[in-house]
Amino acid sequence: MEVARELNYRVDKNAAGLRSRHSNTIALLLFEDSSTDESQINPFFLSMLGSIARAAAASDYDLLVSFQQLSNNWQGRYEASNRADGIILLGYGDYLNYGEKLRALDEGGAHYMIWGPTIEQHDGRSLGCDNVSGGRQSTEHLLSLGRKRIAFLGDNSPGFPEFRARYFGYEAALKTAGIEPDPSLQRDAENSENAGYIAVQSLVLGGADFDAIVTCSDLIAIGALRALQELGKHVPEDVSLVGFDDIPAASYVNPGLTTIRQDTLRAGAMLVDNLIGLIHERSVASALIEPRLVVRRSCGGHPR
Amino acid sequence: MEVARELNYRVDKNAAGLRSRHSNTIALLLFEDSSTDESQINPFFLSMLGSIARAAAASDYDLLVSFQQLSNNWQGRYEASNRADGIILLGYGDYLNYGEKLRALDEGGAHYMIWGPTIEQHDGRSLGCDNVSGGRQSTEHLLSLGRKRIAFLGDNSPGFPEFRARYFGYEAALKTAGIEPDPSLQRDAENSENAGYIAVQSLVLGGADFDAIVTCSDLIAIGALRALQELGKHVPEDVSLVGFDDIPAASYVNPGLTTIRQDTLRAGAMLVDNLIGLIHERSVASALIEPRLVVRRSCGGHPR
DNA sequence: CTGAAAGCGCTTACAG
DNA sequence: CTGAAAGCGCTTACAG
Repeated sequence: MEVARELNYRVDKNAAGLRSRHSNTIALLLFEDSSTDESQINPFFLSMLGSIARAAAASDYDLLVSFQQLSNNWQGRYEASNRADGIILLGYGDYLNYGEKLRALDEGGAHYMIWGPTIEQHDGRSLGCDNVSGGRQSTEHLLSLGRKRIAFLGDNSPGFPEFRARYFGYEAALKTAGIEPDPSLQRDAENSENAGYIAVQSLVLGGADFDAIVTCSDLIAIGALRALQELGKHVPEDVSLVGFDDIPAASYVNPGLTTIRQDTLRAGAMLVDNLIGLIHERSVASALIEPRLVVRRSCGGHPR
Repeated sequence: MEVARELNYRVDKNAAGLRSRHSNTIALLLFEDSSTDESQINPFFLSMLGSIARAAAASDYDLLVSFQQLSNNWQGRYEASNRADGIILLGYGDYLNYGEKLRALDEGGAHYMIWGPTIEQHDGRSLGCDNVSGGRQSTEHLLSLGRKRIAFLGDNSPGFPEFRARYFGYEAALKTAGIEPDPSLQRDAENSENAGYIAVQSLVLGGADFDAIVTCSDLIAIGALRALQELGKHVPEDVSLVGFDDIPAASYVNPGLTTIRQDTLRAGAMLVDNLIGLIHERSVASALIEPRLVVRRSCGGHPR
């Protein structure tokens, strides 16, 4: 050992991996919407990246990071070639497209964890925040402030199960309050400022009557805020606004954005822990992480 | 080839790496200031991470990402163990501490690129933005708006060569305008909102007379902005403010932050290209990337 | 140009 | 419990 230290000996990773059949490496695949421009990575996933990197390091795993298009052919690239022992999939995007890819991973016997939607057939291999609860919390907050005509921005189609679950929470909160959801107050929006901006324009220019907006992400909310302000609507006086995620930008905009905070630190740690469990063939359960309301100034009523 | 395709054959990375003595992998080490809290990663480096990931993928290299403390023992972990063919080092932090680490890398024959300061002894292995030019540009912008008493926030000691270079640019611009830099208008600040906040408090509470501030980063500027506003100073009416980096938050704060934009897309691509050059024993030159002024509302004079 | 052999540096399974 | 041997799956250098 002393001599080894003197000679600065290091175990050759390739040789060790070849013999022992594992690499002690996790591959993190980030899927970007093809719509977003190159330089802009979703800040929420960036925050997840940080906590995943920390969690992997804590478990002595190396982390391979790669940005992908969902359409790319990435299924075999990592585990089949023994580059990584397991894969973490991060990204919105149409989950219907995932089906085929996940089947390919399954067939290859790959170990993987998906962040986001709870997928029935992939029990234990998905982890997400409780989106229904998040949608309910933001809606209840607006209701508690006396708002009644609450719009919803986010694509609630089956291809976007996370946004859809948030919509279900919104719907449930309204119904509990005796309010029937009004479809004319819903607008599809993907996760971008621009989508939020356009959705609000469509709402206002379409003559919709609303006093609050629940959004599916802070990015959408920030775009919505900009549109509202340009159209002469005051936030929160005329319209209350709630985001989702609590990305750093949420606290920088004016007024500060009330939002639903996702615990990325916990999420990253659980993704890594569960994946390592799967790698070691332990049985692992899917789980939901509870998000929580963070009150700033965009809804009024509460001081910062 | 057909059979291989049918059987979904993949080359085993470990075996290939063992035999051919290279891994086609780059390790990206991000150094965090011990001072910043866990969850908050410098947004500028996060943006670099994105462009490095893209550039590595474009050159068919895998990217290993790791967050480190500068004090950790990371020198041998990557290249000596054949995990990676080369290393990219990203981070502020006291570069005086780097010396020893870099020597260890050199002794091990490692290939590496450092982002940031130009280090004489490591020609070709460092790449940075032209910080002197950046500091000069922001100061000249303020001078052109009629500002005369321009404060400077950022640690300008030798341990922080990037901030120091920005200070030199500030100094040069002032002298060219016939103004002698006033040391009582300079405050050390590390790269954080909190440091900017405290520095402005110290300036104002110390009775300093200033009508503009040049900062070494957007994070510092955002903290400074908050302090100014809390102390009843209007930006830009009473005090003009310039940031550095152009992180996403710069456009979210109110007023939008005029800043010096670093071209992270180009920087990431050049870091990767130069590193691959070093790996292939090609000779590579150090370079400076020219930053450019982005005008928003925090200096006044110019409309958004 | 083609094809078989050597060997990269480990870890594990096995013989003593 | 200890120590020597086998072999992981490639790529390269070499023989034909």
